[in-house]
Amino acid sequence: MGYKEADVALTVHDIWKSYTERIDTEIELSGWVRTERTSKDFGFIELNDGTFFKNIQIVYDNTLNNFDEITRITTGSSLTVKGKLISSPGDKQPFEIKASNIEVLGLCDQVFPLQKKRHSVEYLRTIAHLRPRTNLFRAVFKVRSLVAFAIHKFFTDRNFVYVHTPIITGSDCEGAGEMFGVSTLDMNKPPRKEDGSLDYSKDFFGKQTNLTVSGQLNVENFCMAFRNVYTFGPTFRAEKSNTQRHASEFWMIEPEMAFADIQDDMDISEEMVKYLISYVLENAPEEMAFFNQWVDKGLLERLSFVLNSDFGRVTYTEAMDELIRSGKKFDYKPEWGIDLQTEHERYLTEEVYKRPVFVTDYPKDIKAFYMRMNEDGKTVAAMDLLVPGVGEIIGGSQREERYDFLVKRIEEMGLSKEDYWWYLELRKFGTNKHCGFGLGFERMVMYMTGVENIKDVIPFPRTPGNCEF
RNA sequence: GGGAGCUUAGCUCAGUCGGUAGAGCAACUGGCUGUUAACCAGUUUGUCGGGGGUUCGAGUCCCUCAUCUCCCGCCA
Repeated sequence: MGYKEADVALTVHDIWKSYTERIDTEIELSGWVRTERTSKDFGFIELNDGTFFKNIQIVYDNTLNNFDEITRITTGSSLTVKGKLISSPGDKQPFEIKASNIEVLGLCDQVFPLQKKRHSVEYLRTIAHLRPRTNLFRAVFKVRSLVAFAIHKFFTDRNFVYVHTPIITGSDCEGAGEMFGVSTLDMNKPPRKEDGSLDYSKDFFGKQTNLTVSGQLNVENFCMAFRNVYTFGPTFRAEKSNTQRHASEFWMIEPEMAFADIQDDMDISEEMVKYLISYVLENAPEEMAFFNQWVDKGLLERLSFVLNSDFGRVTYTEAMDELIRSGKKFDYKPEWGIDLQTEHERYLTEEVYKRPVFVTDYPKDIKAFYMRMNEDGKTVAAMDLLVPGVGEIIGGSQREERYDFLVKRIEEMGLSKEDYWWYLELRKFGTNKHCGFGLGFERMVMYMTGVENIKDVIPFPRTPGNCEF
């Protein structure tokens, strides 16, 4: 290496990974007190520095010159410990540190809201600045980080190019939902046109702009240059959705592949989901064991079943037949032409297939304009991936690559083809069959951790009426 | 946007028929020579979400507002 490696201090992670070689050696360690237990002449502290899921037990006794101070240490305080790493007589840990010196760096105030007991996730949301210090949230956000890395690794290993599509968009009609406006106009006295409407020509970009709801239209342009591409970034939806699986700001992965059809789209989706699961199982076994014990007892069994089975694949028409045949009472009566309701999706993925299932070839009227018209003229080459517990985790399609068909769909849906001039040009300059999908990043993290509310897999969640922190 | 439910100590909750509030944990004090959400004893802690009403009397019944949670719609 042509550069000097940074000289960093020993961490809890280092020690857990190499304690067998460090037995009876002197070490120094800094971290936060997770819990402590004291007796008259000795005590125990469980210390964690955030680098590993497990704690390290510190044993101390009244030979410390500041013994009285240490017995009064509170959960959450920060310390530097010097001492010898020894094998532990206790059952719960293979080793511990016999402290020769403990320095209190920052005492934790008595009103510290995190106690050594279970808190409700609802309460922890009100202290989002402190909740990453809990076992649950440390596990969640470690897994979130690993999934993000695994996504990049999956696509990079397959020679996909990562494209940063814009966050601010000038098209106000992407069709994927309500958008957040981006403006520097003075909201108290905005410029108006003669008819009284807002004059966006005076705004920062000289036109109305919004936060993106999808990078797809942009990334398709790069797809025509690099063949296989993907975006991975924040996405914004201004819908007042009030559910456990919607957020106003979330992250989305949108791959796009040229010279590929909807079957290829499903194949790569399935491969990716399985890759992400296996990557996390391999790289965060402590965290996954924690989820399996405290969050969802069936998690590990379910995930390993998913790894070893093929996802279901069914057309919308077949799925409707299945729902009608079931004779089950639904609030929304299944009928060809209506969109699949949540209760229908749950029935299919949780009761019929009991595993992830692709539903394909939806009626054209309930899907976006850019999806490819099938030969029947009634359905489009769309695919949704439904998973038990979370619902729709992926939505994708083969794109309409035929210029005339695309223009016709834009007009049928009452959109303006002038707004899509650059998107339409792709169909003139070397068009080809291509496809892609959007993976809800948080929904993937929910599926892999068993955590049921999207607010608990986002560091500082933004939802209607809530932008605290 | 539609619907349901919740709100009592720092946290998790109980509170019967309407009679002025309780437990566990935390914190604090003391005890304890190997703990594992340590244990034992003691002490402290309340605008019962806000406002209004019924009543001799409201945590409890009614109205209203707010927060949060869940379900549906929108979607990822």
